[in-house]
Amino acid sequence: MSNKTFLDELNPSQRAAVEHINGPSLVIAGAGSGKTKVLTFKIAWLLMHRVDPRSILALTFTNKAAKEMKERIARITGYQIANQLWMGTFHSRFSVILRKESDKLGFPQNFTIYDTTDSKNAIKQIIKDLKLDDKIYKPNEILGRISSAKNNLITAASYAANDQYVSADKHSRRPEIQTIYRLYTARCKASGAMDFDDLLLYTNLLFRDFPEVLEKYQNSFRYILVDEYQDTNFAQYLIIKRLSEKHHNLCVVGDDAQSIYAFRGAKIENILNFRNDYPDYQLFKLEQNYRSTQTIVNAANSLIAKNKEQIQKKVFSKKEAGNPILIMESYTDREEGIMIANYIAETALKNQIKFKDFAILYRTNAQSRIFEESLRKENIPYRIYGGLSFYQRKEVKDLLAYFRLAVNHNDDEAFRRVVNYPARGIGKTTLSKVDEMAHIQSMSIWELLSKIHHFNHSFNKPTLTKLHEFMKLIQRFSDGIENKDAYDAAYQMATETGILKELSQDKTPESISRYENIQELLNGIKDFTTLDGEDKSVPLSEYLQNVALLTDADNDNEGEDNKVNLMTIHSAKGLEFKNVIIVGMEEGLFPSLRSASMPHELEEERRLFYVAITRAEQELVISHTKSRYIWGSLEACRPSRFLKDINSEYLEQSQGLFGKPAFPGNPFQSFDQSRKSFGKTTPPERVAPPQPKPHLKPVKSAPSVASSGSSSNSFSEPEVGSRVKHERFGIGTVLKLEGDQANRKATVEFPVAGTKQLLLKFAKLEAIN
DNA sequence: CCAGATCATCTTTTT
DNA sequence: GATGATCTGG
Repeated sequence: MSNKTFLDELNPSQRAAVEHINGPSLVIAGAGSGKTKVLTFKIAWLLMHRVDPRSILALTFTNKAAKEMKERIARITGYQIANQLWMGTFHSRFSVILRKESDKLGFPQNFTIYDTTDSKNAIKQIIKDLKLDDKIYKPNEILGRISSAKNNLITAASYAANDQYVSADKHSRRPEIQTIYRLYTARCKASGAMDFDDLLLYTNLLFRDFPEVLEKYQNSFRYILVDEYQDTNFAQYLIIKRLSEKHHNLCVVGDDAQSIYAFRGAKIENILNFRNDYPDYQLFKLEQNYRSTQTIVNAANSLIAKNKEQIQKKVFSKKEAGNPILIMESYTDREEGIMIANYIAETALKNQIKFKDFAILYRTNAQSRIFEESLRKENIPYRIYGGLSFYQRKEVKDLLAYFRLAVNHNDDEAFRRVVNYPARGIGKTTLSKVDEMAHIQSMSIWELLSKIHHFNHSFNKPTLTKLHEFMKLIQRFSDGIENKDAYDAAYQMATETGILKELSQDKTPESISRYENIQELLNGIKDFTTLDGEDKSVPLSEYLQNVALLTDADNDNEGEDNKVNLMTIHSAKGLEFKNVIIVGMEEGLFPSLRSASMPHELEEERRLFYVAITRAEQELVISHTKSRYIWGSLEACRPSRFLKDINSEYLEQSQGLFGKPAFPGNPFQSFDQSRKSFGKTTPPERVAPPQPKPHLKPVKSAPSVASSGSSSNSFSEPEVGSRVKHERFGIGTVLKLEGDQANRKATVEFPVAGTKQLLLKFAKLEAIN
C-alpha cells in the first residue's frame, strides 16, 4: 500500500494528527470520531518511517483494545512487525518491566499478582490480627483507602506522615488505617505479591529510585502513545511523564467527556492540564462522529452540555437524521425485561437486524439477570460480558491458587485458599494460629511451617503432619515446574489435588457446571501453550503472569455467534452497536444513589450516560421502570433526572405494550413541574402491584394478605400441585412444602424465573382456583 | 477442633 | 440472590 492511499482514508484533522510525529501532542477525540483509527494509523505511519517497533510504547486501558489495535496494525504492516510493539495495558506492560527489575525492589522475579479478592482477604486477616472491629474498619473501605493512596503514590510510610490522610482517618474514627496499610504492605512483600495498584506504584518507585533504570527505558521507548488518557490516574500520569522526558514524543488520545473512572482514581485533570506539562504541544480535535445518526449525536451533545467541566468541542454527524430516541416505561423490572425482549424480537424481524447488533446496557451487573430470563424465554440468544468474571469463580480461583502456590510458595493468600480444599482436616483454628505466628515472625506461612521445629509452637502432631503432607503435595508440583509444560503441570494438579474428583462426584447442576469451568480453564491453558496448532511448551509461571491481568472480556471469540450483547456501560466503552438499549434509567440507580448528592460524581454519572448513548449507531432505546426489586424488596422508582437533560425534540415516548398516553415533547420536563423537587421529603411510596398481564387469566383473589402484620396467616395456604401467583415471579406450580407451622416453605416452579424457595409467610402467594 | 447449616450484608462501575 | 461470617452438632 502506498503512503498516499493509506492516508486518504483519513479526514484532514485525523490526518494531521497522524502525520504529527515529533513532539508532544494531544488528540481530543469525540465519541465515534475514529480515535482508534488515528492511533493505529499513527503507529503504522511511524513504522513506515522506519521507526523500530520495539521503540514504540502504546498503552491502552483494556487488553481487548490492545489486541484489536495490534490486529489492525498487523493488517497494514504484518504480524512480524506488529508483534514487536510494546503494546498493552499499563498493568500488563509494567508488570513485565517489574519482573525484569524485581531484584531492585526486593521482590522475586515470579511475584504473584493479587486480585481484589486476595487483597481484601489479606486486609481482613490483618484487621482480625489487630483485634479491630470490622464494623468500623470495613475491609472494603480500608482497601479503597489504601488503593487511593497508592494511586496517588502515597506509600505506607508517607501515609503515616501525611496530615491529610491521618486526620481524615482520625475524623472517621479509624486511626489505625495507617497501621493496616503498613502491615498489608509487609505482608504482600513477605508473600512475594503485588496488587493491581502496586504494579503502578512500584513502577514509579523503580523509576524514582533507580535513575539508571529509568534512563534505560527512556532510551528504549522513543515514541509513547496513550489511549483513553482521560482515565489515567496520577500514578499512570507520572510514569508516562517520566518515560517521555527524554524524547518528548508523547501522543495522548482521549475525550474528557468520556472520563468515567474517577472512582478508581482517574484524574480528568491529566487531560485538562496537558498543556502545562508540555507547553509546546500540538492540539488536534476530532469532532466528526462517523458512528451515530444526527439525532443520537445531538441528543448526546444536549446532555453533556449540562456538565460544567469540559473541553469545548462540537461533535457533529453527517449521517442521516435517524429516528428519535424511544423512551420505554414499564411497571416493574420484570416487565422491563419482557418489554425489551419483545422489542428485540420484533425489531430484529421487522428491520432485518441481527441479534448481535443489539446491546443492552445497564448501570450495575446485578441488572443483567432479569434480561437473561426474559431473553431466554423468548429464545433470543444472548451473551453477557463481565459480571462475575470467569477467573473469579470459586473453582477457577481455587485451581489457580494451586498454580500460584506451586510457582510461589510464599503466596499466603493462595495458601490459605487451598490448604483445606479439598477438605484435609485443616480448619480455621489451625490456620489462624499459623497465620498469626507467620505474621509475628514476618515470614510467609510456607516459610514459617518449613522452619516450625525452630519455634515453640502449640500444634499437635496430627495437625502438623497434615500441614506437611499438604506442603509435600505442593512441593511435588513445584519440582521441575519451570521445565514442564503449563498444561501438563495444570492437569497434574487438577487431578492429584482431588479437585476434579471432588467436582465430578456429586451430580448437582452446580458442581457439573463447576467441573465444566475447570475443564474450560484447562482448555484455556492448552490454548495458551499452543500457537498456530503447534505446541510451544510454556511454563506455568508464564501462563500465570498473563492470566492475572486478564478479564473475561479478553478471551472473547468475538463476532461469529449472533447474540444480543449484555454488559455494563463501563465495559461498553469503546464499542459500538447498531441498536442500543439503555435500561434502568431511574433515580437512585442511574445516577446511583451515592453520587446523587455530590456534584463531581454526578457529572461523572452524566458522562457515563453520554458514553452509553454514543455507543449507538442507528437506534437508541432508553427504558425505565416504575418499580424495581432492590435487595429483595420492591421499591418505587422515578425516572432519572438525566432524561430531562436531553433536548426533548430527540425523544419519543413509546406507545408500547401498555397503551401509555403520548406526551408532547419531553415527558420528563413536564414530570418535573408537577413534582417540584426530587428531595427526600416524600417517603418512598409503596407501589401498587403490577397490572395483570393481558395473556394471564384473571386471578380470583385469595383472602387478602395486603394488610400487613396482624393477620398474617389469613390467606389460604397452597397445596402441593396447586397453581399460585407471586407478585414478582408470576404464576407457578407448588412442588413441595416443608418446615414447621411457623416457618413453612414452599418450593415453586415458575416458568420464567425457575424454581424458587419461598417462605410462606412472606411469599404473598395467591392461590389460583 | 472441624464440617455442614443457617444467617446477614451487600452493590456501583474494573485493571 | 450470592457470598462470607456465625452457629451448632458431631
